Amino acid sequence: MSDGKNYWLMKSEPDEYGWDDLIAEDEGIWDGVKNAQASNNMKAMALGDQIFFYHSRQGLEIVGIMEVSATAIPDPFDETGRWIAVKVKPVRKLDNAVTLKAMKQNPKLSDLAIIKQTRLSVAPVTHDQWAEILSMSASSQA
DNA sequence: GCCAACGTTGGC
DNA sequence: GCCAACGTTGGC
Repeated sequence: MSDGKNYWLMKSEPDEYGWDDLIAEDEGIWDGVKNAQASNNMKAMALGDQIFFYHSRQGLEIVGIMEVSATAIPDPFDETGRWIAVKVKPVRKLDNAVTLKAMKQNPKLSDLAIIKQTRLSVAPVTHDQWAEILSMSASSQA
């Protein structure tokens, strides 16, 4: 309906499935999400929506951008039929990964869902937050 | 329908 | 590896 894209952030432990794994596959399926809130966020995704790929547990940083290539498909590993998955394709790696630490220090990102609710693995990102994080990734911030 | 117990996630 | 936060489960 709306012509504007929506923005999201999804977490994965790089040990389990990291950015390099997505690159290797070229298209990845984002399954195994068994949390009502995260699942609802995935259901709200539209084709072409942009997603930050965040490495949790290890790295603790946004490493790249991907986009939705298939929406709300049944999770192939879920026997209950309750949960859905989406497919994603890599768009590009960020010039500089944006760390959780840096995001926490940025007052413009104080409302970021992953800061307020640590354990939410699929979270919406506002347009302003998206633009702010992109600008952080463009400036060298070691 | 409530709430204690338990399991999982993820930052530190 | 630890523990806090939070979701889910199950007994009542």
